[in-house]
Amino acid sequence: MTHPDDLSLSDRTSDTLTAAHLYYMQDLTMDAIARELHTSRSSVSRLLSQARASGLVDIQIRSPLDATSRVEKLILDRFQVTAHVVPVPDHASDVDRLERVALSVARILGEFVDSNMIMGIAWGSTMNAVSRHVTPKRTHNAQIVQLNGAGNTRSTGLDYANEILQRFSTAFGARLEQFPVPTFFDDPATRTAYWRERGLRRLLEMQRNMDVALFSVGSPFSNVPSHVYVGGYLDDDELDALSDAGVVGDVATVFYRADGSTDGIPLNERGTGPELSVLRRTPRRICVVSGRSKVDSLRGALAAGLITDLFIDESTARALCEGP
Amino acid sequence: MTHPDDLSLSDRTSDTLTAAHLYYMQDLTMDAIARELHTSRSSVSRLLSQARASGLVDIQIRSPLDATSRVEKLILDRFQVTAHVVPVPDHASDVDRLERVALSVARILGEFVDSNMIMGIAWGSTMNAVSRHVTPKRTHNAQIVQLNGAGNTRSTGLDYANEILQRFSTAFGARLEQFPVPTFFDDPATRTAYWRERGLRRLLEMQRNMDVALFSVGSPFSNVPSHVYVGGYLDDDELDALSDAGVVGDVATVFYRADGSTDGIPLNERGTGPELSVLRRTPRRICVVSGRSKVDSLRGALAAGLITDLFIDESTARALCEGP
DNA sequence: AAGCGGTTTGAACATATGTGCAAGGAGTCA
DNA sequence: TGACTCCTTGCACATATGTTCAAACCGCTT
Repeated sequence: MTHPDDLSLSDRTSDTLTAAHLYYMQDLTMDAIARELHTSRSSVSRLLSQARASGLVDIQIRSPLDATSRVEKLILDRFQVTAHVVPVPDHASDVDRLERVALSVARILGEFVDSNMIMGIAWGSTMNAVSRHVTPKRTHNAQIVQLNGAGNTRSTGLDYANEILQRFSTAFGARLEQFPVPTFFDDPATRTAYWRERGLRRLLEMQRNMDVALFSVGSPFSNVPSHVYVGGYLDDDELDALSDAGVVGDVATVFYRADGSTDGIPLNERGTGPELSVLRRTPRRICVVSGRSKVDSLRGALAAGLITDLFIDESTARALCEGP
Repeated sequence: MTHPDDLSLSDRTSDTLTAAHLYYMQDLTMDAIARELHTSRSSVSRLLSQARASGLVDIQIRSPLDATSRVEKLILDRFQVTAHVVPVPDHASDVDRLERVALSVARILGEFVDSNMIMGIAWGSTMNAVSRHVTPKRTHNAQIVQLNGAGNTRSTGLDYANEILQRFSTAFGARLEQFPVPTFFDDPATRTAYWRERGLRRLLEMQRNMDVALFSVGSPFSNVPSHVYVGGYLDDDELDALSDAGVVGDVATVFYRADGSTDGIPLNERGTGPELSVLRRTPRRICVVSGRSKVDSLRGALAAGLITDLFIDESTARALCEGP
């Protein structure tokens, strides 16, 4: 009595789709769906998981505009930045905090991504966490470009950064433009020379044309320093130099002071991150921050005008507002 | 140790929002959410239900374009209409069928509605079912206009139609323009006269400027006749006249033949539904159909070019395609 | 303050959903 | 063909979620 397949297609994807319809649009129980699909309840449960994980089912939360939290309004007023405050209980550990903010961002990121876009992405603990959860969204002709080099003296960084970017790339079906250089050159001249290479010029050109940039802020002199400060990318002398120059943080390994200035910070001459002016011309600049220890660095980034959209955990957001 | 409310707003709506975030964006269990919100698990369950019912949480299913079902493609090819086939098992009753299609439409309707729109809506069993499930979406300055009068000789129809339209109106926060006339006038001249009234002209003008029309098709001579054919709106003579004229169905009580023509059908001179030309100039014309008995009527509506988007249950869709 | 509808709450129960695991099936290779 | 791996399936159990119901609460009135 079942129907020929010429009219009802019956492969895996289509079952997933049907299950999603029945579950989310018609409120059937998994049990009922199992019967309609001639399979077991467990399988339906798995189909639905897959439907969610693969972005086939898209769950959004639309806060009525009049219900944006007070903190979000405050941040908009003071910094002209759209804040997305992620609720995290105050007693949560920094690891929890990061994980939960990352998960939220991963779920919503699709909103910012579309076909034909160029997306610049940095790397680090935060981007890593986001990448591990990002929900796929099918796009055409999208392009991801790595914002800064990832090699270090122990040369383990390449894989790390690459895995991260790769995850985004497959999630969005975007081409990936890697940046196969060390994070910092030893000699500024090498960088100058290298930047003249055709391949590199193409990449830098791409960065100048980004539609979206995704990054976190690094915070060097806190009790929880960021990946780049402990991963063997910088030696003690270099750290001292940063400290002397009054650096409070970095975005994609470009360092800045509390007031957002970058002039006369020697390490920037050798770094591979995008000039802040390049970042600033990007229409959408999404920054993900979690943990109070990043507040000072975040302030610097805000002062530098690097951010248009800020994802931040609740208590860090509060700390940001309560500050001087 | 809790925080003052000056930064974390704490009323009901905000709890709902937070719960939704924690559940849908951060994958916490309701139990964990209950702890963060200092309430019981049951309450969280209720908060989340409300979040879904109130459209705060928006669940969409995005079929990859290459996975549209064969039937949907077929319908697009043959009728130039975007079909949304609702999976319903073949053995389902007509009531089930209707209910499930209606639920699906109700969930997705928000997609078609936006601020500043004028929405024309018909009434009948199908619209009733949809209205009872429609998920709210906040809009500004939207306007709903009733497509056809609802009074009948027993004069019970007014309330019926009104309830339906009212539900849509509150769900979208739209102003409601009712159509306080009988479904059919006894004398065409009365209609002509009435249509010249200022209030009516405003309403008819609104219909001419609709952005979206939402309706089903009526099917008079099937074993499951539509509301208007059994609700006391038409007497036997009138039904005979329709039959004689070769009528196969109606949209908003405007009758048509199998080829989509309407000329020389006397009842149309006295009816209050919009001329089909008015319907046809509406950019988006959403038709909801369930049950095989509506196939012939649906064919007529398609022939008349009344539909741009068709929501239809699976086996009716198949019947539509298999036809002559 | 006591009394009264109407609403909200959480504990207890009833269902529904997620997952480890062993069995079965499909593909590959010798 | 048989031995092997890898993947999928459904059962049984562990969790998570939905719902009922009596108690607590709230806003009014007397």
